[in-house]
Amino acid sequence: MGRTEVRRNRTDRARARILGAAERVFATAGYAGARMAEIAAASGLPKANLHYHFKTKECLYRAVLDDILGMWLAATDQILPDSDPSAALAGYIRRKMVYSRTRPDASKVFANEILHGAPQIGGFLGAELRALVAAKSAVIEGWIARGLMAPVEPRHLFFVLWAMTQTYADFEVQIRAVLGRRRLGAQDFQAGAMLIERLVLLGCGLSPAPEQPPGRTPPAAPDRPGSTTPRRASARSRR
Amino acid sequence: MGRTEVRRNRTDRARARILGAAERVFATAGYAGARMAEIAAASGLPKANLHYHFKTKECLYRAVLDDILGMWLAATDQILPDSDPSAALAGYIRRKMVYSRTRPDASKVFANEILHGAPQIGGFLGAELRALVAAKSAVIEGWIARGLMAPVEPRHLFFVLWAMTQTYADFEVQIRAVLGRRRLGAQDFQAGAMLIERLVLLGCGLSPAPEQPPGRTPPAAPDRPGSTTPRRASARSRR
DNA sequence: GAAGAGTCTGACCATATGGTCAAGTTTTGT
DNA sequence: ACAAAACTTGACCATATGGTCAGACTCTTC
Repeated sequence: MGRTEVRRNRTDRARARILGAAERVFATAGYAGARMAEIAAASGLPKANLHYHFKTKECLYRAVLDDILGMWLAATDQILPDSDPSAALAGYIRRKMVYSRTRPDASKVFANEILHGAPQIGGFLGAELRALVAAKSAVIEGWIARGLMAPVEPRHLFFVLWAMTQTYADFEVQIRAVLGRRRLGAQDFQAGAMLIERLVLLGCGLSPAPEQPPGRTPPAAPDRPGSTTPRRASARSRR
Repeated sequence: MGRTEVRRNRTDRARARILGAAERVFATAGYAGARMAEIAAASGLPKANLHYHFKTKECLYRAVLDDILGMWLAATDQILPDSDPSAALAGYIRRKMVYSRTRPDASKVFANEILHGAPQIGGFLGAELRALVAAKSAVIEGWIARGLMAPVEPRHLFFVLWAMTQTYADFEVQIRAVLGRRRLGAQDFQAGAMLIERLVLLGCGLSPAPEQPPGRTPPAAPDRPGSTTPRRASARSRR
């Protein structure tokens, strides 16, 4: 081991620290709104240090994005020709919901990037993502051809799946406001996931999903409306 | 007529020009990324003029947002206790899709605002929107109680409806990239709308939608573009 | 233990950007 | 017709922000 190992660890630790802070700041402020000074503060390092590890703000931003894209692609793993459509789709939905719950900042950074025309990852969208969707769409068309599910346009199915699951991360503030929650809880994601599963499976002519991890949740108990404190709702302005 | 009329027209024309340009710029750059100089250029007016009509960048931004919120609220008009659930939901979806196609910039500005924590319209979300959703949710719960549709959590139904329809405006770049289109066409929105209708109606235990305007269109081609002019909701702010 | 590469940091710039202002031009009121 | 109000505009600031740099500190190697 020795030198390289240790040195890489030191550098890597710093870089990870920075990337984490950057993801948080980019998520809440967007690329243009994020300040290097704020990222520096959030990571507990002096600003000049950021510029040592990442030449420019744009480089740092790209690094954050690259960290995110992998997960994006991985989520479709279970969509394979021999999978059971019902289980595969339900699994995909659950995975996406877990992702929205555990990595909301990543989702937001991604959303922000696309919302503003994907200036950085336009290439990724047109190449890797497009290819992935083409492949997975072929799988779904195979299922349809074999009569395993109703005919739906697979690509649009992905669009609305992404939209529904990611909205729980990206538009979290709106959902919180409407539900009157201080924070979204497991129950909220649970309720969302159940509805999405229902819409997708029934919409695809499938039966309501074979529970795959040994029966964890009772099929009822969505969530009670405005049970929690009536939220104060004045517009804070900051910007 | 005379004085007031003419004066208001001059000012209003300038303000409308500015608001239009601002919506475009805010949509593609976000609040922080938008430059007053760019908005000025896009509206064909000198920068100082913007500051005459809207004191600050934030005021201008709020004015753009206010212009948008009205439409948001109006879209649920047809969801009434005595409506046919199937027609009402299908109509809502179509209206939202038309909105995504005809006013994508408005949708993007709204999305951006929420994505970044709704610093300006947090109040709107917690008050007007929350109340509206509560009311419309009650309507849906009424339908459910009367056995007109399957039991689904109405609030989450709205969340995913918004997500699915607005994704065609907000994430347009991604959809274009995956579909390999230079621009999204009527066909694409058509395909999306059909899928969303299918998922929602079947998911709610409803039959695939009674066409509502008297047999105007063969079962394909439901959408008509800007049916009524999307009215400018007033509420100019200046401050 | 000294050389040297790698890592860290405070102090310092250049510039871009939101905002101002005073002097013009048009429109309105009488 | 003429003054006052409403509107327009080029030139001008103050400041915030991304980025730089020279020197300090730390670790590895011989």
